[in-house]
Amino acid sequence: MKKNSEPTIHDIARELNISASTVSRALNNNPRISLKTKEKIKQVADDLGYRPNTLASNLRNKKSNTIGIVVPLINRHFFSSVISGVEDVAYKAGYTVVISQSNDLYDKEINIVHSMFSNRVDGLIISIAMQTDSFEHLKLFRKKNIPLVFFDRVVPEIETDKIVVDDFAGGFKVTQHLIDQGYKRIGHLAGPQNLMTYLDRKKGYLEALRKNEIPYDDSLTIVNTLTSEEGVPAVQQLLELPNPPDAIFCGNDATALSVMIYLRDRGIRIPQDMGIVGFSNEPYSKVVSPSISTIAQPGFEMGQKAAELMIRKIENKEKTFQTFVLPTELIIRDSSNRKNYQSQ
Amino acid sequence: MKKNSEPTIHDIARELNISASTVSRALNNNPRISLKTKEKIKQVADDLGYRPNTLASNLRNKKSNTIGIVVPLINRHFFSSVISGVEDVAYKAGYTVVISQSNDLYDKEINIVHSMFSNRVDGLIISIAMQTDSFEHLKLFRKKNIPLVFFDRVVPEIETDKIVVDDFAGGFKVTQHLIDQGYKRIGHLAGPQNLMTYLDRKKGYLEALRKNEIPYDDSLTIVNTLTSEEGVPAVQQLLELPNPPDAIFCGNDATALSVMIYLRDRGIRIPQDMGIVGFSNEPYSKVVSPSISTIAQPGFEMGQKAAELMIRKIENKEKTFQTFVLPTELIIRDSSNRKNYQSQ
DNA sequence: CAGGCAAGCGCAATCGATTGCATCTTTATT
DNA sequence: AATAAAGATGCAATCGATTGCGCTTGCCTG
Repeated sequence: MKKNSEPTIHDIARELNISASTVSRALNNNPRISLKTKEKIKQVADDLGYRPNTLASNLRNKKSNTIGIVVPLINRHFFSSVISGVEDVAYKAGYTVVISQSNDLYDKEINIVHSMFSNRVDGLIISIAMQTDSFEHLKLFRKKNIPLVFFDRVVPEIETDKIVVDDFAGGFKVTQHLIDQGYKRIGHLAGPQNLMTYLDRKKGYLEALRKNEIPYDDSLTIVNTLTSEEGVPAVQQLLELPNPPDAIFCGNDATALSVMIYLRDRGIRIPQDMGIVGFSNEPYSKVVSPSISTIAQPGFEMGQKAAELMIRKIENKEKTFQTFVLPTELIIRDSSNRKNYQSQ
Repeated sequence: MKKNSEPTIHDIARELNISASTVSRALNNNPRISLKTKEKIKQVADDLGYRPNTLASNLRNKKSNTIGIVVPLINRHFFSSVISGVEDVAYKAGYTVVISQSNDLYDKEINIVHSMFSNRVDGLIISIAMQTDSFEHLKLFRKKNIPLVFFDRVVPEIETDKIVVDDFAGGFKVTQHLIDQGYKRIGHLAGPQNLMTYLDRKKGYLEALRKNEIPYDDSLTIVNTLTSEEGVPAVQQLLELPNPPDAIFCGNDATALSVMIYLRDRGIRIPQDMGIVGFSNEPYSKVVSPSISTIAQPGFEMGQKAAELMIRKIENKEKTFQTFVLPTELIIRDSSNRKNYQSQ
């Protein structure tokens, strides 16, 4: 046996004076090989500490048994939950998951996607970067007919499987809730409007206003990238308005939190003076004080669903494209619960 | 050209009436090929939409350019931060990261590790499962001389690279802090003692007691797996003691939080009646109220460091094994800040 | 006892990229 | 002009597993 080299089926074959084909078949439980031979082969394989070389097998089979997943940032609760869900399902089905983060950068996303292609992933699950506004790198997958599943941040113009939450309904519910609580002037900190998620949240917000016959005031909507840092100048801008809002629908929980902290420091009481709602139900939103009303997005389940869809596509059990809209849940907590507060 | 099949170097070669070797060399910028030919080849490669098949290349080169990472649970801030750090460094160095979660299960960990081996990862970065108490599957990597880096939850008996935080110092600092705050009877909710991290935290706790000449009372230490669910019965048990503690060093923030919530519901004031400290500096620990005093663990940096070490090993720039002990930082917040509270 | 047939297994090509060695062109040198 | 010395490219084996096709062997049947 060669030094420093893993045993292969040929080593096993040599040991038993049989052919590598037979070894391969035996290890794959092919019925053409007799039970007796199979047992001998498996014995020798064990003795040698043989482990199949997946690379070789993948090359020959033109299948990598690998699913790629690209998220803006791994280290974000929602995304890591999705990844966890994908991994959960993929693992059970015998797939390996390779991950990458785009850091919300368009160029990095392109590199990653190409690299995933070169690695011949069997399919790609992706939530696009904030920056991304051109989609040739993704159309590549469609052209080559490699399964592509979008989640959360999807691309409308590409026809493929999609898993989203009902952002429109979420935006609507959360706004309606503020209205029900008696807030009159509701501001909105929105995310980049090239992303459907943020666009739909805003649409839901607008629809709720319309339905309640509240005129829309454009100065009450501020668009930024919804980082904690950007929350402060945004809320400052709102407070400086001649007619400032008495409630703010924040596009995500990070912004909601930074806004809350700023308001608290300014002596503005929440929810009495100002109602705040977030979006995404980050773990901390439940435990900060006041706790943040928000919209729950089932990340883990989205991941599971995405992986299930993906695997059905890879294994050719499903041809048509589907869009799953997972329901959102309004979670009413203290930051917007003015009525409850007043009655206590 | 065959249908439904990716272009290969052979397709490019045929197009130009040259050999595949030349194409391969040209695309790898081998100086043996003339500039003129290289340009023609790159042109055709572009035209055909050629993307190298990494699988084939990896097989031939016996190198997968892939780093495996195994964590107990992806969906946990500390671990996802580490992954993010690993990905960050790995990506820049041209490596792909494949991830898996053990769910803290021994059997799943074994499967994953074997599967990573079969996938011929160039190296494995792992934080072992809570359940894991036998290490043959990991020794396999050492035997085959495949770089192995432990982080956080390491295995002392395996000689390899390790990245840990100074859990002992962390446990010490946090306990000393409680003592400085005037707490007299300090309890400890400890994690599984087969894991060095939790063992060291407890050792630090013991050392702080000893140094301050506080006798150790074994009934004040409870060992469990530190989930939020287990926090409640544990603290109940402590409260039922004839001489209950006036402060609790919780082995992680999740337990600290659930303990705090339970105490609050029981009308026990924090930090006046009971001091609480956690461990890990989960994002929420800063924003809950009272905010939780804790020990910061630099997850992202650990991931970066682990990946750097790993890549140096893979690329053979480093032979000796190193253990990096990253410093921990005591973050004093409200949950234990009795003095500050009293003076206000 | 020849022909048929199934069971059990091996040959050799294949997947796509890489590389040591060989071969063929130029170009330079004396 | 002859020949050495670069310079440019090709041949064929290799990485390890898989698989279509074909070859043996043994047993059964008429």
